[in-house]
Amino acid sequence: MDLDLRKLRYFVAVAEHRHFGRAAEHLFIAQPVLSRQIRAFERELGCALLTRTTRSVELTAAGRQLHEEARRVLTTVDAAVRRVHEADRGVARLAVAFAPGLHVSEAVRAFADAHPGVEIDLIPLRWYDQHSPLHDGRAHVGFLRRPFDDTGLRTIPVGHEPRAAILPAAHPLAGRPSLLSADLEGEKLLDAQQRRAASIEEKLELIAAGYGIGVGPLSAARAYSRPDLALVPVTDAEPYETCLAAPEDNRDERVRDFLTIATKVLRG
Amino acid sequence: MDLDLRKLRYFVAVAEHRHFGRAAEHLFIAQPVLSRQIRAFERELGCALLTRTTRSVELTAAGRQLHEEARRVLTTVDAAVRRVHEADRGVARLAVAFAPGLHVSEAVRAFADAHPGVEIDLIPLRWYDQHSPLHDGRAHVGFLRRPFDDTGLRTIPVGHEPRAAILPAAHPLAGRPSLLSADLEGEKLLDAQQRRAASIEEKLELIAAGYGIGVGPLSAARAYSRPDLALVPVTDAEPYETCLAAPEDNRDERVRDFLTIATKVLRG
DNA sequence: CGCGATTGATACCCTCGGGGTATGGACCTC
DNA sequence: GAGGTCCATACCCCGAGGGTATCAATCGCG
Repeated sequence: MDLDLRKLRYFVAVAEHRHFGRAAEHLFIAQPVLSRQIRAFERELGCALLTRTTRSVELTAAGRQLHEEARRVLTTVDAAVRRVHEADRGVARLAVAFAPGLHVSEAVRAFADAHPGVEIDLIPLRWYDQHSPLHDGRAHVGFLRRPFDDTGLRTIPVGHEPRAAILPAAHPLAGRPSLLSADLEGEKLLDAQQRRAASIEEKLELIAAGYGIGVGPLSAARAYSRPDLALVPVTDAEPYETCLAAPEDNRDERVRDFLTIATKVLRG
Repeated sequence: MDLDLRKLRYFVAVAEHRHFGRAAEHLFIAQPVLSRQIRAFERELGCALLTRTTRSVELTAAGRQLHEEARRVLTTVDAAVRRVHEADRGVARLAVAFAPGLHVSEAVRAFADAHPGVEIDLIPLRWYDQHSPLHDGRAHVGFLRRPFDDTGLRTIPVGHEPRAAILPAAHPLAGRPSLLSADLEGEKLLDAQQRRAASIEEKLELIAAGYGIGVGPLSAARAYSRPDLALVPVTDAEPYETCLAAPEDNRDERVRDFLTIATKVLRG
């Protein structure tokens, strides 16, 4: 059931040489061993990867896919090992996630100045996936916009952001500098939460095509803006609250320091 | 040298149970085997992962890092295997990369309508990393903005995009609806290519802080826009050329069809 | 303080899988 | 059809992974 990385490297060699003999030579093993390992690999995966004749070796569809995946897998693994060694040598690391449209660079820079030894990973979040990277450990700390699932998270509110209507450029209200909620009465609102599978791009397409209008945080909407859409702030709508978040059981010094520094920077 | 995924899963079990006996039970192996495997793993990696006493098991810094990396590695591997199986069952896949600010959703939707069985992966590109995903196979096709390294790529020009000056909001030219190159005489230009390591966010910080101005494609600059920056089109500057690109040796039907459909959509 | 319980480490054995060499069998070239 | 090329098969060996039995260290408790 477990993918074997050695066999994966073997497969990559064969896929790239399209020749068992030369691939084996390149891997410093004997050719029959390679043949056997590749067969075993195909058996483990449950599908054929290569079509072999005595005169040629070609990739099947699954083989081509695996060849592409291999690159991703092997670079991921190598990066993982490298980061573990760094951690062992004392290099600290902090993964900061941020929602689209929110800017963390100033806070990150302030933190980096105070902690020159800490490597920062910036993780841009998607519209509908604000909480999972914090919950599953991909990020140590996040800069998010409510609402999101904050169970198990410690959150620190740092600001507010106005709502904006997202309209087709040809919409009668598109030219207005600002709107009131009442102006949007009777408009068809495409609910952001309606279909989580749908991408934000798709929703914007629908708006541009005239199927309805959207409402969202101004900065985030601007990050995805396009010439055929207009953004108009809705002045009397409840603003979005932005906040810093981290797992609440986290007593990591880096995280604590980042939260205090970022809170100062983002509120100031 | 090769990370062993079996040992990695073993390690994850111990890291999460903080207990060899229960972890072993959970893995359906005997406890002494687990102890030995973890020791071997530490020896292979060349660093300690756990601090054990007879009464407790704790993670070292390297161990905590590996625990985080493990999630990434294992999900990457599982996704890879799943996609290979899909490919084997005949599910085709097309990875479409696009530069920041360029919109592919319309073309992707047109292609998806014509090829309902093809799964589309959208790969957003970074400012300074436009070519590598096409060259290393992470993407089958790309929607890019010149200049980029097109060696080995077949490219199809599909449009042009005006240059825009990126100015601090307080800059005297910030209020103008458009500019001529001559207006920017004497301004300090922060060259986009100067430091590839520097993130675009950092460059925008520098501009906002008044260290100089930038010039970039209008749509891309807008995608990163912020309240303290102004974007003003430079009307007489050479526009950026946008084009579709794919490895030139690629005779894949999906890629060919995507290129023809996308060319039609993007030019129309 | 001494005894049992708990828990990770060690010792020792067995099996299986990855590595090797020798060789077969298919297919192309001439 | 003879020879060369190339992948597959047959067979052997050794080391790594798995198991059981047991030790050693620590904690709890009377």
